[in-house]
Amino acid sequence: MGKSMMNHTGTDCRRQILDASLPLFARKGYAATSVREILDAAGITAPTLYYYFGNKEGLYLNLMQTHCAMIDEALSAYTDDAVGATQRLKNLVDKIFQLVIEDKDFFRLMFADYYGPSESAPYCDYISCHVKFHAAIRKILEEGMRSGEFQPGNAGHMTWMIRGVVQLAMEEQIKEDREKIDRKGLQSILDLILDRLSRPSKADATVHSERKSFQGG
Amino acid sequence: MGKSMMNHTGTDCRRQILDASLPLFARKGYAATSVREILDAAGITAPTLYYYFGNKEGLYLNLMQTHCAMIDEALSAYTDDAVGATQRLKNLVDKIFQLVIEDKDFFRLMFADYYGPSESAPYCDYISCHVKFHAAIRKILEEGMRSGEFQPGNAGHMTWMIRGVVQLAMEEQIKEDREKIDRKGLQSILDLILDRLSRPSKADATVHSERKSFQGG
DNA sequence: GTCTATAAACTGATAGAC
DNA sequence: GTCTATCAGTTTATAGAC
Repeated sequence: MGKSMMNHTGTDCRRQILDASLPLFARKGYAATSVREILDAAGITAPTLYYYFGNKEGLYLNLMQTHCAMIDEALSAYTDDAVGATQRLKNLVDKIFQLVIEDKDFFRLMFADYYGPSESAPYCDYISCHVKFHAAIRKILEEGMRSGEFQPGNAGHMTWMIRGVVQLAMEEQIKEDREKIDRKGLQSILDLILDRLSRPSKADATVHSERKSFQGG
Repeated sequence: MGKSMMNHTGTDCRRQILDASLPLFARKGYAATSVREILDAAGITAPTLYYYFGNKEGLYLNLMQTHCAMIDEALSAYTDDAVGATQRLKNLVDKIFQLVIEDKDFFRLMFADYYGPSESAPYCDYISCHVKFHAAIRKILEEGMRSGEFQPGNAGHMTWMIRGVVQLAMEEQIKEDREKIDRKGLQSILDLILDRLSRPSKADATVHSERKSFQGG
């Protein structure tokens, strides 16, 4: 009694498990999410899960690696033929920010795994994701310097600066409750940075208009 | 047999529990750290822990709130009579960065609680910490603009920019393995930002020297 | 205050039928 | 492939002696 319907679709139990487990993991974390909760949410029984994934750890790794590969691929496939480095950088940041919004649960878990207690979840390698993003930013910055669009300077440090504000925006976006920085907010902040990074003479076509002409102190 | 010595000091079992639990929580997270592990590490038995803290959640909250109050107080007590806004901002960031280094375990847990899965650990309110830091940065930026040391602009956005890079530096510092941004690195990046934020004529006394005189494109 | 001993519930996981 | 039934180990927590 109680359990009235069991799963007999026969085709995509696997998907159901993956789809049901992600939001649970994202809300309670790996350790606090029990196998039974996943089973109930997916509407299947234990042996099915163990048949497909071996154990809880296997499920988690499979889940995270799949999403990680998706992001990885989206970033690799991303090309942009915008004219200026400024615009290309803005487009890239917007792209990754949208990926985050579309896959919040995964990114919350990824950041938790990456920056949180190391032994709270099975080890999963997210380095390729991070490196790809970091390198893409840096590449555009260097191109912009070479072309004279940006002031020359330490591209490595500038990359960390950009990544810092983007990371903070992503983390604030990922939180359930209030959202402190939305897409528009990040764009504004990025405009501010790029405005200060650009050579005055090449003030780009966008409308940020806040730059005051330099006047002696 | 096996357990040869039990605790009979009679005075500071409480401290032992707190001191033993923090690194465990920081390494394995709240959910994956069992009460028994804490007991073994502290060299005491279960009833002692429950006597002082009621339950596991009570221990965690007590631990985190104590450290949170420490940071809170350190930030409130912090004053700086440096002359320029640039220097005051650098000092403030350096101060908080040192607090992080000195209490890595707490900050790793705080960030995990704040940005990670919401139900993976008992709820603890860290907002005062965040707000204090955010407001302190903003205050200095506004003072710098008023005095003409910084270019005028959106102080709110600039605050997020600064906080972004500082947050990223803290998170990278907190990770166990490789450290990507150390104290010197953060200082360099901050110099870069402040250099671009300052009015050209007031180029400050530090040695960053990377600014090129503005030349037409 | 701190211990010994133990309980009740839950955990991840498996054997074996169909 | 998916189920029923069940296990052995671990978990948080407490009763009661000293």
